[in-house]
Amino acid sequence: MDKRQKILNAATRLFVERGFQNTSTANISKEAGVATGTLFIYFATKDELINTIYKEAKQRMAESLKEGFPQGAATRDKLKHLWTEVAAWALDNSENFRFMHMFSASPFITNLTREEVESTSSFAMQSIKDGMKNGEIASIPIDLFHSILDGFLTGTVRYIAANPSKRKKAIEASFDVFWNGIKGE
Amino acid sequence: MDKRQKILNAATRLFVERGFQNTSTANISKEAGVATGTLFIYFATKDELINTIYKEAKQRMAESLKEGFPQGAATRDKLKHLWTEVAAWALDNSENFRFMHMFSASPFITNLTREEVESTSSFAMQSIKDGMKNGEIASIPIDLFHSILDGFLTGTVRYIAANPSKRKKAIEASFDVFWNGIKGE
Amino acid sequence: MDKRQKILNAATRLFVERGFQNTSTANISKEAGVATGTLFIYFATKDELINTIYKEAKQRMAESLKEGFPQGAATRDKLKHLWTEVAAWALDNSENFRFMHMFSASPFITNLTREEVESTSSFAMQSIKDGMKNGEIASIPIDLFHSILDGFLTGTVRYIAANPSKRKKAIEASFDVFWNGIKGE
Amino acid sequence: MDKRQKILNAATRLFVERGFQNTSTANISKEAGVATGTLFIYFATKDELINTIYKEAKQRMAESLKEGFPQGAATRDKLKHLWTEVAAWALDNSENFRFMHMFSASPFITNLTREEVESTSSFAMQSIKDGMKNGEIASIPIDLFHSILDGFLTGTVRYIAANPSKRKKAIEASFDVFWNGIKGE
DNA sequence: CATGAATGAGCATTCATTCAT
DNA sequence: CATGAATGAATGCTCATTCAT
Repeated sequence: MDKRQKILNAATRLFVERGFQNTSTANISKEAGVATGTLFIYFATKDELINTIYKEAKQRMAESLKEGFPQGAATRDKLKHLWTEVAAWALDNSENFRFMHMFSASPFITNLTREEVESTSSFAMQSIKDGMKNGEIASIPIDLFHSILDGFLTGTVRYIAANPSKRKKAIEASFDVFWNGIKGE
Repeated sequence: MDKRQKILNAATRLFVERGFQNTSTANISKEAGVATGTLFIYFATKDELINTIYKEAKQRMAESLKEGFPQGAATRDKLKHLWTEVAAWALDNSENFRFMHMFSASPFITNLTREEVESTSSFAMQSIKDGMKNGEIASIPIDLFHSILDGFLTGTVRYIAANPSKRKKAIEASFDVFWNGIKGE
Repeated sequence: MDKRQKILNAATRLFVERGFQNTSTANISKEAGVATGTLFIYFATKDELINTIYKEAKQRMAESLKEGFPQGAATRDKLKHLWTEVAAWALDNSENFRFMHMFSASPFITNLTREEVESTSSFAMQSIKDGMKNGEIASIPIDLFHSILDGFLTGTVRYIAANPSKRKKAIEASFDVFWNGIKGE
Repeated sequence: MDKRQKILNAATRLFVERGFQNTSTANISKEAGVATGTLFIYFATKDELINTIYKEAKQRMAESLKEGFPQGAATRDKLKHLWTEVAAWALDNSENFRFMHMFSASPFITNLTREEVESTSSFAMQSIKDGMKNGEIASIPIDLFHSILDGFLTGTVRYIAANPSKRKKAIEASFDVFWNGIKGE
């Protein structure tokens, strides 16, 4: 693996384990097996490193959502697909997911990052808008919908992380709650 | 106001504004209008200060939830009460609420804190268990319920914070989604 | 006991146990059972406290040497008396003795202190000078004699502190070595 | 000269001049002409720095004692050699010697240090034991002997430091006192 | 005299970042 | 590109000392 990737991986691991402030760039370099100076060849600052991890994780997640997305299907099926995929991705990439959570709550997130990222999930948002238009789901402000969805998924994944054996059931159960709430009359 | 409280307020303000790591104890003391050493009379370490802010905020919120809680009412009304109160509290104490969010996602939270805090919302959890028993709401693992509720509320409040004018509407709308999802057959 | 004395005692105990730099005035006040400010009523600064402990200890030691000093006796008997008394005092006041040792090696000792103290043991020095004059002991520079004596006693006491059961024997043995070395032809 | 050595030298100088507690690591770095952080590359803590100075000084002294040590000679000659060498070393390295004195009386000395160091002077101790066995010197507890010797030398060196012009004479005089005391019947 | 909360200069140590090799 | 010794500003925390009560 190239050094850039080694640094990214080591940094993610350590940030999640010890938090941003308790992980020094020296820690990361050591964990990655490179010299302290090398980190700064690939990332101008520690902040840039952190933002990069976030952006790339979000991107990889978005890509995995797109795969097999049932474009023509009913809104319920589309949402179910997204639901399942997000949960799967979060559980299979728990370090990355936890990192994203930490990051969202931190003041690191720059406006630039926010914008770059939001576009990646636009295709999902489009499905929702379509569903609202044709009455398949209830009409509520799209931003509120987004926030609720985000909170919902985070809650579900956090639950599964603590109770891994109930993965399948929990995904179904929470989707049902979600769908019952969201669906049109 | 006493110095302890001044420090607590200044710290909350700065942490929310700049994050934990970008707020030095010297910054806090200055903002609070006390000497650098004074902070350490009331809080042994920076960590203890952070944990204290969290505990006290959570406590105040729990207290405001209890006021006017409709003990004998239907589960829906109880939940509606909680929903409205949490949202109100979060919006009227947005700094505290944002702090709690930051804190939950950080590695600062110690086990002690976690335990001390969890007991404060037990009365709400009891209502939910009761509702499940008598069929008013669907039966899903209580922990999952908790996680979903948490995510839901966070999402709602975050939305309202960004769109203050839609406060009333958003609270109603998100509760409807929640209730439709959660209610028994 | 009055507060001044309580502070002096507590300070001696803590200094010996933890060193000067690891003993704060707050530690001392607490150990003495007085308020932090009280210490500064009796001693203007920490340094003054330290110097006072030294002076008073040295004085008490000198007084105990004077008691029963055989003024008219042969130099050997005078020295033996001093020898025995110093050892006894050091062992019965080991905290004070250890303090004096620490103090001598530190940069705390001010010229003032040094002078005030040196006069206290002048009567012993006089005996030695007399002994040299009349040939009872060998003629070597008085300051060198003083230094040797000091080192000698310190060594003896340190040995006895580590081997308390051999107290009597050690005092005899070391005096013999000393006297054999020192005596005139 | 390498930076480690520069730091060691500067620290020794300042510690002797101003004491441990009145010498900050910043003082040392400045005196050594390096950045404040550099000190901590070579020494993890201030304590470690202090212990290192002691160990290395003691080692260098032991080495200089070994040079030209008259293995086969009479005990008196061996002791005279040690005596002369210690005095010479102490006077030529007065800063180091004074440091060792300060250090011995401080609570800095860790057990580790003590052990590591004691082995360095074992060859001298062996000579003494041998001398006692064959009656060349009086039979007294070896530890007491050690303590006396230590105190004796310290006293002598301190005297010479204060009276440099009398160096030769003082060494002879104090050794005579010592030898007359110590020698067998 | 006695108290102890408050002060703020000072300290040991850390760490993001640089740069000569 | 890669290294890692070196940098020095910044930080959390301590503590001798003061002073209003």
